[in-house]
Amino acid sequence: MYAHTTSKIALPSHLQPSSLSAALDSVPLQPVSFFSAGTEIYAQGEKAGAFYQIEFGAVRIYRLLADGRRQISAFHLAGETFGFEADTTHHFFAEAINATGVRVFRLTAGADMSRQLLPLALKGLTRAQEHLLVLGRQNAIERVAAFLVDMVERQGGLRQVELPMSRMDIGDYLGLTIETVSRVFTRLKDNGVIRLLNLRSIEILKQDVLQDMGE
Amino acid sequence: MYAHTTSKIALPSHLQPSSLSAALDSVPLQPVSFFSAGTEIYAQGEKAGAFYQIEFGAVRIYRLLADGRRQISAFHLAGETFGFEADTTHHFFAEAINATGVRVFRLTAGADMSRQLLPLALKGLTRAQEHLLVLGRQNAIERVAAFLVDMVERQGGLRQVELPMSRMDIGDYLGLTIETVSRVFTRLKDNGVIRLLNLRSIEILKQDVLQDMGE
DNA sequence: CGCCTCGTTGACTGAATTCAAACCCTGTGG
DNA sequence: CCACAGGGTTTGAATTCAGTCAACGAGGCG
Repeated sequence: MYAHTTSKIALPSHLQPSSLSAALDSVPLQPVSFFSAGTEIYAQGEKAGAFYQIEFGAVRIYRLLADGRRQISAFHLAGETFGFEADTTHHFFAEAINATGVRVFRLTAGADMSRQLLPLALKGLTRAQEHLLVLGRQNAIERVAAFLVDMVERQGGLRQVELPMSRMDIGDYLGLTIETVSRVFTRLKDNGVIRLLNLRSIEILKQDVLQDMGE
Repeated sequence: MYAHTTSKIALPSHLQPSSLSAALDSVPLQPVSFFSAGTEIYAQGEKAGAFYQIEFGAVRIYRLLADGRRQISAFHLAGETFGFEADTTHHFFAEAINATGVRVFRLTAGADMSRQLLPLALKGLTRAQEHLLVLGRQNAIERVAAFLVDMVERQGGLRQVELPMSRMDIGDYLGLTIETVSRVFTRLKDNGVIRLLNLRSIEILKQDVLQDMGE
């Protein structure tokens, strides 16, 4: 696994440490580890004991069934934090989607981080529960719309959105096949809701329509 | 809303405060509030600021879409804790499924409960993320099997399982219709995997088969 | 006893998957 | 500079699993 270390990097304004991450301001700054595209950050069953803040890049958190079916439970973008566990072992896999830099905060035996971690855990819990509604009760168009709206919001509400992940990743996040994801993108394009600039970046033409679709 | 107060009640052994709840041992014991079947404990949008431990009964946590579609994100049984929020407002609804007694722990401005709440939040996060796999990637039989296995485990691994909730609730938890839930129960019955003692209690005849189905 | 809700069963429909083929970026090497 | 891979993506046709609509059955409560 490719991973080495460097110093702090400047981030665009909307990627600056958020109110959530601000909770970690009191913690001594850690060096940055690099992960190239597709490399594992941790695996299910591995011993846990750290959490991770993304400096740049994107990460997918997922689980597998025995026959290879995969469910991505979350994407994490620059500025976000992930990796804390209820147990002493990881219950999920974490992989870099693209070249990614993460700050690793090791949990030392003595120090109590619960005050910093609780708001992050609660935010994650709310997000997961909201995603349950999407997977349990929304159809393909609504799922993709909800995903795009979420990506827009997390990238500062700009018209143009970068999708760091493949169609396969999007499908495995939304509980759909790549074909269905592709067909929905085409449908949104034909209806003038979005415009595909290239495979990984789209322009939102009708934000309101998208918003309504994703509820 | 029907809710009044009484003193502590004895619980069967497998419903005794678990290791999780044990974290609350240091907190002064609160009186018990009663909620009759179908009554609201809190609503989405309401001001949060407490958490709840179930003495007896069962609770559903859910969200609604504008057109009435409902997704139950979690069931909580006796001994379990719920209701903490990332925000100062509730993002979900909580309702008593049956006659239910809950101990309400109000979060006071000064006291810091993060040490007690973090493990509960992390456990909830793991459960929610595992449920995402069920909703995103498993078919109807697998979903019901996973649900039954979960209920068995939470009721101490006994052969006989009580289902405090209706088929509608199960459907809204598993992202299925009541008809599909009913058909799957019938299929499991016909295959000799379970036996329906009555509508709300089933006997597990082939635990291993069920386990494999739910992955 | 009879109502009324909840659950089951059946026939049909439809949205998403599966299987298969074509297309198109993006990087590589001639 | 252009041809050529090769992966990822799109499109099409056929299939299937769960949903919908509708009728029937069973259990619980007044």
